[in-house]
Amino acid sequence: MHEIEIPKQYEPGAAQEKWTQYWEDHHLFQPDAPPSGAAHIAPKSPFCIVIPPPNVTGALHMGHALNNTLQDITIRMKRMQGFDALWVPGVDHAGIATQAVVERKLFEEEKKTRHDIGRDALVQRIWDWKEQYQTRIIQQLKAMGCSCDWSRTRFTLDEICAKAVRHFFFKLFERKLIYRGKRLVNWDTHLQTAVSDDEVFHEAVEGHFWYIEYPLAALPGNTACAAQGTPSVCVATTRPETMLGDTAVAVHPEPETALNKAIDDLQKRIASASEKEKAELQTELDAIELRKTDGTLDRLKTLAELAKAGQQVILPLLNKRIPLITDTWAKPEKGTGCVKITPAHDPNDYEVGLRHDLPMLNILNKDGTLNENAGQYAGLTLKKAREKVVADLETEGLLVKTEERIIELAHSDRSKTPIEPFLNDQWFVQMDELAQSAIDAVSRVACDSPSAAGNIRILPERYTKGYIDWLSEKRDWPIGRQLWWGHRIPIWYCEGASETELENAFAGRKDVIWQWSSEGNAWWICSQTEDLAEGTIPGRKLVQEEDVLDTWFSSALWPHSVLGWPETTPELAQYYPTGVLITNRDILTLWVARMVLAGLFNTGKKPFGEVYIHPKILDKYGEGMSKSKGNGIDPISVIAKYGADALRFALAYLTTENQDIRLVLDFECPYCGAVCEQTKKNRVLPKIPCPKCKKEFRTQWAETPTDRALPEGPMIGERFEVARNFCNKLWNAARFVLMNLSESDSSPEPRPEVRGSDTGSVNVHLEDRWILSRLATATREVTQSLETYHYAEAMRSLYDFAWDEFCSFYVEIVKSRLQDDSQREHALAVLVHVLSALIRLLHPVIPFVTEEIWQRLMLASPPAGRFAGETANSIAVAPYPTADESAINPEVEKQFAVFQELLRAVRDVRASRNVPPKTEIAFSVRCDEATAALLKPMEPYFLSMAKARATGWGSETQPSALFAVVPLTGMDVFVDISELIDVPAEIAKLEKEIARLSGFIQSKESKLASDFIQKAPLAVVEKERESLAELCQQQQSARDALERLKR
RNA sequence: GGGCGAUUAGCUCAGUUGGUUAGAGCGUCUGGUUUACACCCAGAAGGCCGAUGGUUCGAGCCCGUCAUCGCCCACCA
Repeated sequence: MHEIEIPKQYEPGAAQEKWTQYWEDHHLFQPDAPPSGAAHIAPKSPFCIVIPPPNVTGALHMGHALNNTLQDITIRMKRMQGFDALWVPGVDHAGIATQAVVERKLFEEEKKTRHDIGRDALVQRIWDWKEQYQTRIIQQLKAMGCSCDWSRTRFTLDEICAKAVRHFFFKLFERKLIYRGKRLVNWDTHLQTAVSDDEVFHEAVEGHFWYIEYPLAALPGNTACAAQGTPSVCVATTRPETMLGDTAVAVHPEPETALNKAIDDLQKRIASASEKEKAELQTELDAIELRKTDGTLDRLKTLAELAKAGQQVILPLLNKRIPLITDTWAKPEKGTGCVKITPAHDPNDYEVGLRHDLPMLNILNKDGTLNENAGQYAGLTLKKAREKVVADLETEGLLVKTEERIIELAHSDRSKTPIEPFLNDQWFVQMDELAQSAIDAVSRVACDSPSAAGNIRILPERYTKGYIDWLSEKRDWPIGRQLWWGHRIPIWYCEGASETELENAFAGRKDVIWQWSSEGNAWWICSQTEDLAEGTIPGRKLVQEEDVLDTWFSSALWPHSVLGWPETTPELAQYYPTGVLITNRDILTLWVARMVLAGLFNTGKKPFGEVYIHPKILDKYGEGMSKSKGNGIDPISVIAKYGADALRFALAYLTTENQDIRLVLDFECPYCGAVCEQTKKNRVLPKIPCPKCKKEFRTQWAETPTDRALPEGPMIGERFEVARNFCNKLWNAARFVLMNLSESDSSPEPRPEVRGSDTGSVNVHLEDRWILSRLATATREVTQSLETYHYAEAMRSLYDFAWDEFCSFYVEIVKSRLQDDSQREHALAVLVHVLSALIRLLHPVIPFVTEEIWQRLMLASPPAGRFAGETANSIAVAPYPTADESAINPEVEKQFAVFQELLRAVRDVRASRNVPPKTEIAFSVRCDEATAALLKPMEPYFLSMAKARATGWGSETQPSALFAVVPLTGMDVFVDISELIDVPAEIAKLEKEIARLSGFIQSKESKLASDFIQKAPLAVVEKERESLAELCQQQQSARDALERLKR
């Protein structure tokens, strides 16, 4: 027997490094490279996952850790189940986000803007950034144990993706689904680009509500109006500077009707509102009703008439005449009842402008200063212009009043600066048909009929509604971004050429198509693959569109582009459509919906069969993690402290169906080990002083060299600790088995094969059949849970089986058998069998520790690694266990439960009577003969597990007064504590027990005396009767014992 | 304004189609180095399942209302 060289504690660091390298060296995750000696494996069904490509803006955080853990669990399970499993990794160029990060850095460090260094230089810097973070991200994924095929790592801007983007664009253009037009866009004046609605967030800021008078213009032939008491129109606005772009003032055409309707609606709402809301609504209602009597309504009616008669108003400051119009957008119940119309700078006004054919007067330059249309205000920033406009209005006496007001102001998610609505040329994809195809491709919850069987399932199902609702709006997709980082739109403008010139220049080419622009001033030429040179058309100049495509345009193609589309690659044929997409909920529309429509459009097939939406990671305050809040956590710091397996297990364990994941994390002082609570204040700091030893340690935000030199305070969290402990528990169970194997004869004789259904052999004990039955049940549960993305349930099954059943019972029981030479080999065989299955079930979740155990197990017991004649040289490609249904035996489980109950009762007597741990006690059991026969063989286990010697079994068993009595289901336990008995204490215990039982008996008796027996199902009634009888029996036993003690 | 989710032990969370006396981990308390594991073992205490009304023989679970918290979407002159 040699020394045991297995450490008592699992050391994750070394194992992680070793097995990451091993897996890579053996190409285990590269499906087209046959694993050594596996060339003759039959063709397998494909199963592919494409990673939601993380943005190269920065390193991965806990949200990514969760996302990738779940993907890895699924793909590893599929691989072990014999699928041709492929997980494609990659990163996203994340257009605006990445450019914004790099531009911000450029400004912070060098005080330069992108215009200072130019397009090429900026793009180069972004590439450098991308290289740095892609490397970092891949490192992080590898550290987490992700089993991606790294040889296929894609980037949304690489050649393969670029080709797909060009083909997609070309195809859309060819079908006339792409157009360009002037649209009001969300303009980010800082980044100087349009951003989509989805890249905008609203934030409450303090602002003002200004009331401004617009004098009525004298109308030829109708000079009477001024005399009627309406010399001016008053409007209210939160953005007075936009008045410079006003091209009308509007009033409702039927002010009275509209006002009454508003009052009506409000009354209806009051009727159904809660008490608290009622008061507020009533105040609102009163204010509106007042308008009917205080002259407001009359004035609006007059103005409506004037508007219909062609009245004009004078736009103050610029002294321009603009029309007074009637439009239902002007609500009589709001503001002053009249509204200024600025079509080029307000989405609603834009609609009004279209309806009334108003001029769209743009007053803004792209950098957020005012242009020449703003007259004397040109060149000012919006902020300055606002101040001056307000001051000037005041001077002219046109500012009626000013109110304080909280305004929900739109901000750019990327630059965090306010958004300006801005009229700009924009490329769009027409969405109606595409959106409909993506709607039709999912199974609706309500009509999940067999006809929809081939459709995409979104899980949990409740997310389906959001997906469909969003698509149903069918809003056209603005795809142009005024950026330098991204796929450039493959359109070339050509002015002045005739169609014949184009036909000649591109004769015989199918990869170039053109349209006459909707603005009627140039040709739009779209090229599918080649960038067109300036002089392609003799005598004409081709100019490429400056804009790049929205990031989501390339991400939409991800599932088929990474597999080589538009080429018909073998990969595409084999792995597309992919199996499942695992992602988070905020990109269900932006990304998932677009992947579906793009996939259908390009390939005619849905990109994936299922979409699983996982929970969101929140911090201890229940807030989402984000870089700006500083509460994001680098998974590497958790891995360093607890190991990758612990990280993964903890996250999977928390992944329930409808609850977000709150991670409570704190710092650990690297000097004294004290817990330093993470607070909203200190979580953004580069270094923190320990509250106990006062020394400073660094955090993940440390940047300066001095801060970086400090030791890092790791993040600690209870959930990770629990998971780490679990890994260690598994490690030690394996250590126990391995130690016993090494002490054993290392004869090449294979151990007897273990079969759960094998009941004949004398070597097969109750506990063997029990653990095999439990293993089969656990296997079934885990597999089923994982296949339906119920990760937490799977983890619970695994945790409970491994700890409470395998370790606490089976391993403990088997210890005494291992000492008996006649039983040893068989017991070891069962141990190895169960351990092997257990680590294979766990491998998808905790790959490193299970591989470490696996490799050791193969050395100690080579047959353990052999399946159907094949040797699996890694657990990653060993077969995933299938439930041995024949082993599932409820009767055995019930019998074993009796043993457990009895053992627990004996242990309880020991603990509660303070029996010294080393003292052996005796006990006897009164039970029926069948139970006695069952339990008698287990006598040694009571001795080894509870230091209790059984002295008698059966119906004749009688206690003496010096015994502790515990009534159980169908039996009474008598524990001999004559040495230690405390009679009054025993009496008290028994009386308490009798009282407790009385309570139950009473409630059951009254239940059985009620309607219950007529209405409840017979089986339930019968069960209640039995249970009552049982309780009475137990109570009687307790009474008898009490009698004896009192005698 | 529309939608979604949550509320269960001191803390963090489970709880399958309604069916005995509601579970786990952490923390707390008691006792332990028993031939893997103190990152451990044995045991205990601890809950009016947010409030209220209903359906039912029976509700943590189903339905109505309310309260509190969180998230998403839309809108706000």
